[in-house]
Amino acid sequence: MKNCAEFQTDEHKKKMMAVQDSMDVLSGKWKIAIISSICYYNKRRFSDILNDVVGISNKMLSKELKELEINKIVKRTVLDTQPITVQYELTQHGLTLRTIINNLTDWGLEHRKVVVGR
Amino acid sequence: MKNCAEFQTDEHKKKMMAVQDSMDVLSGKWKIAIISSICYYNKRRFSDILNDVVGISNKMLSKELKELEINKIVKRTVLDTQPITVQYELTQHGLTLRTIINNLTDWGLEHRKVVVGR
DNA sequence: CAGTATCCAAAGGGATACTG
DNA sequence: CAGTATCCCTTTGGATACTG
Repeated sequence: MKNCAEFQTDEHKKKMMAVQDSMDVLSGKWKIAIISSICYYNKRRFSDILNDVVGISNKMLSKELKELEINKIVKRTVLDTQPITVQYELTQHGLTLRTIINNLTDWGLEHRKVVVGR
Repeated sequence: MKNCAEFQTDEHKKKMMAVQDSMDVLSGKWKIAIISSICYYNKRRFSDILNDVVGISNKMLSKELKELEINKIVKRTVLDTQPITVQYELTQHGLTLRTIINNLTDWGLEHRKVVVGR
C-alpha cells in the first residue's frame, strides 16, 4: 500500500502530465493568437486569420491550423465558391478553451503591471 | 469618434496582446513543468528540479530559471551552506499562476479524452 | 552543488515562388 | 483564395566537459 508521500507524488506527476498535454497543444508560437482570432469572429477564413495574426506567414498558419485540426480544436470547412473559400471555426472542444484564454488575458494584463511596473 | 466595430477590434487586439504576453512567459518547453515542480514542493533546489522535470538538461534548466526570475515568477536564494545550495520558490506574482495551472490541468485531462478517446 | 562553456546536429521559421 | 514547395539562415537544445 502506498504511503501518503508516494500518493502525493503520483498525483503530482499525473497533474504535471496533464498540464504538459495542454501546453503541447497551445504553446506553439502562434496557436493562442490563431484560436483567439477564430473565437472572436466565430467563423474566419484563411486569409482573414493571416491578417489578424500580425507577423505570421502563410506557411506557419497552414502548419499551425493543421495541428489544431488534428487536436480537434478547430474545424475546417471548404465552401463551394469560386474560387474556393475555407472557413475555420472552433469545435465544441475548442470552445472549452475560452476559460483558459480569459485567464491568460487577465494574467497577462496583471503581469505587465508587475514586470514593466504599471 | 469610434464606431462600435472599431471599438470591438481595439478591445480584441488588446486582449490578444495580453494573452500573448502570458504565453511569452509560459510557453517555453519546460516552463510550466518547472513552475509546477517549485509550486508543489514550495521550495526546491536546482538539482531537485532537475530530477522532477523529466528530460531537462542543466543547461536548459538554468536558462529557463533565469527567464522566470526576470519575469518575477520565481525567487532565487543562495543558502550559505558548504557547498552552496540554491533554493527556488514562487514569488507572490508566481503564485497567481495557480489558477491557470489548475485550468490547464483540467483541460489537459479532458483533452486527452477527446483526442485519444477515453 | 549549481551552474557555465563549447561543440554541433536538428528543428524552426522567413522569403519567395508556384499550383489547383 | 488557400495553400504547397524550396531555399537557407537562425535558433534550439542535447552531450560533454569544466569551474567556484
